[in-house]
Amino acid sequence: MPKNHKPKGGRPARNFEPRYAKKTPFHDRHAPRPAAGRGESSDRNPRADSSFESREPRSASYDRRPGSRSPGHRGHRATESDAGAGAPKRRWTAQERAGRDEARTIRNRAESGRGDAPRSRDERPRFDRDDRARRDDRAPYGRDDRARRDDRPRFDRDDRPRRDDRAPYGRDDRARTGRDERPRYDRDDRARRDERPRFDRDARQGAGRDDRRPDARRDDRPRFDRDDRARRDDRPRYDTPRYDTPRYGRDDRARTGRDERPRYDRDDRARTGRDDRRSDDRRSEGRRPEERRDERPRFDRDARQGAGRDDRRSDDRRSETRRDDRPRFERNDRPRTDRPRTDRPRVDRDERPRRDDRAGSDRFGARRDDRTREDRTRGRDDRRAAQSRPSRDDWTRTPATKPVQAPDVVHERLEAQAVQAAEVQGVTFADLGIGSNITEVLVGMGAETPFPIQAASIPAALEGRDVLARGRTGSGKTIAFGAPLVESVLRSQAGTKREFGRAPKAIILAPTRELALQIDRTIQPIARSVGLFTTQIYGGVPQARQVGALKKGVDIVIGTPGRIEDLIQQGKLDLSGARIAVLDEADHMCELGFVEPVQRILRRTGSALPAGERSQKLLFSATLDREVAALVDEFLVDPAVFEVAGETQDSGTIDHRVLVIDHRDKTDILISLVDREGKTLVFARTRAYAETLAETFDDAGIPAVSLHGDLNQGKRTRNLARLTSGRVQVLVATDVAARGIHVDDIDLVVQADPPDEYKTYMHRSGRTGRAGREGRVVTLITRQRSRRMGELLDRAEIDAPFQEARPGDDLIDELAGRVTLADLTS
DNA sequence: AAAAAAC
Repeated sequence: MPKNHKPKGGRPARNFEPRYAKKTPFHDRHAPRPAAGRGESSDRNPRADSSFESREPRSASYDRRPGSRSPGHRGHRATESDAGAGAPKRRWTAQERAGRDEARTIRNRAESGRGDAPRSRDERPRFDRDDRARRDDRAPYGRDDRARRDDRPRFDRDDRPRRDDRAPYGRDDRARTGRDERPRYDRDDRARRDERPRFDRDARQGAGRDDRRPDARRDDRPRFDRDDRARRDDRPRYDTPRYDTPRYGRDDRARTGRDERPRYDRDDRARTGRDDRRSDDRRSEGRRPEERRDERPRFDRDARQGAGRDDRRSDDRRSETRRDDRPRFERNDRPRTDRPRTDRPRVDRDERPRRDDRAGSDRFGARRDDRTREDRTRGRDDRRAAQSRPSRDDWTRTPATKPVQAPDVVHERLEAQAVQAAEVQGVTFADLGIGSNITEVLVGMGAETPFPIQAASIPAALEGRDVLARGRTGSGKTIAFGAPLVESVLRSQAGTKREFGRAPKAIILAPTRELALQIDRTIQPIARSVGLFTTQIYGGVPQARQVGALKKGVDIVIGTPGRIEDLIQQGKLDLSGARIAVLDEADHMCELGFVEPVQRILRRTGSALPAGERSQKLLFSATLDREVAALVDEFLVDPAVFEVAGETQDSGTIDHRVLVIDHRDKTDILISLVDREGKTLVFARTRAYAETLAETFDDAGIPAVSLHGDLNQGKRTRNLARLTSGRVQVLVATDVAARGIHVDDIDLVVQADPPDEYKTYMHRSGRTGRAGREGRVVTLITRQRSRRMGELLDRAEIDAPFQEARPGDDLIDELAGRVTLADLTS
């Protein structure tokens, strides 16, 4: 401690003792009175304390500064005189203080045992980080600003102007902030980028990728020649540069790591985590492809096939892998026309019998076109019966088509009531029973009149009935359950005062954190308009704030199962008084591994309601089918079941296409598909591939970010926000983004890997064409996948042409929207 | 088989 700053006479020294002088509460045990402690002073002046107490270690001298006496100053520290009832303190209620205390308790517990001076310093970054992450989550509506604004005046000051300035895209701010705060990271990143070539750039610029320097490249890389030779033998066309170029870039990356500096690659990968600014920065640097190429002569195709991850586990393994795979790869490569891929047993087993089936048939045509849809449907039903695999048909159909009866209890109970779109003409939310405050908010959100699914489910939900509702993706399901939920909670609380620490009255479960956030973003303003509070409870972020909010009292909880169950078990979340439970994407929540936690949570909800009452359940999904039986049987009583007549996924505004491609062309084609104007969402099957693809696009000069479970929550949120805000046009995601995620103007969805399930197809494709907009879905498959893909589309009741494509084909330009048909014909 | 979901 700076001795020269010690207080001179007069005032009791303890008031000026630097905070870190007290190591633990134990050191306080002989203190005349506890008021000297750090926590105590905060109690007297919460504004000065705040979550940013981490900045306090500026010590006693700081506290004594004149400026610190001003309540508005961030360093303000109360004196005894304003411990009473200063103006700023009016905002602090017992509730608020308790919430803050809870958070502080947690923090302090974590700190105890550490030294004091270092403690405070350690604290700062950590807290900052938490804060930032949270801000990411709820930019648009300043959600929960109750807690934030009160707890952290300092932060608020910084944050507020920015939020005001750019309300809709506040989230990006955060990204930028984060970046500014961490220059080092940037530097690391840049360094690494230097080491990586940017070959794909060429490809991109050319659009046709015809501009390459084939000679130079081939000469440089003996290994590559081998591949090249093989290819040339088969298809002379491949000699053309455009194929080489993009692939080069991609493989280059993998190859480098494996052959030359394997370990570095590993680190590199982890560290980068695909950082955000990589692409911009990288592109802004000078490119010296040749030099880079020299550095990394080897070309390892396996890297690409191996889905990235396994390749770099260890050196041993790597070399093994390579030895095994190389010959195999050649085999693969060459016979691309006829030869069975004996080296891929897994695929073979699935595909061979099917290929036999359609021997002699046209590559794509016969499979789909030789039969009528009825024929196909019948075959499908038989197959399904055999496999007892659920399908959309099992649930209901529009009344026009009598559903094929399956011996399924659930099926009968789920007979749906089809809402005719025409029936809801002229109906308003007020007609449906929604109060004026909520209605106004809805209008403000652009929902002036209810969509059919909303018109159907709102009255039933307000009656207190259990509801099952199926509405096409983008048909307004969130409001369909959100508005009546808020209205119901409001009614149930009519006349009662909001109590501190009240238990939630409603719970909304979602399968992913992003979806939970998005739902809250919709519901929160609705709830706030009638004085109700929401909070999100999901994993991947610190619990403290969530717990703090619950302590204060929340009316509606929105979250994901894991953290919710966690907090229930910790006794920090009490759903026993919840009157309503909503499951969004209910069928997904019933899948293996998901359903058990959901069941446990639902068993807890409403368990303490007065005798005779039970909690109401609302289940929503675009693909609601009998998969929800596990929940319906246990939790729902006489549910009202709705769907919208004639509303299949295919009846929407989406243009579905299937591109049959050769596997080796995949990356080239993907690059040229995403190299376009407009937002593009690319789905990959695995996290590793999603990551790889995003890097590939980036390296090709197309800024792209990824979204998958290997990213931390901050990055996930940030990357999604980048697409939303338009700072990036391409997002590569796993199926974490398949359901529910709403980004206004995605006009192209590319499925780099075809989905395995028809439901997944429907949800993925539902990311575009939202609320009546136009959109296109392009699915890439290999030839041997066509049959399975056709079956999948049949199940989804989607008609999509299958078209062969090779890099550089006009078709790809057309699908990317770079040219129109008119351009081609003129 | 993968993805998601808690620490």
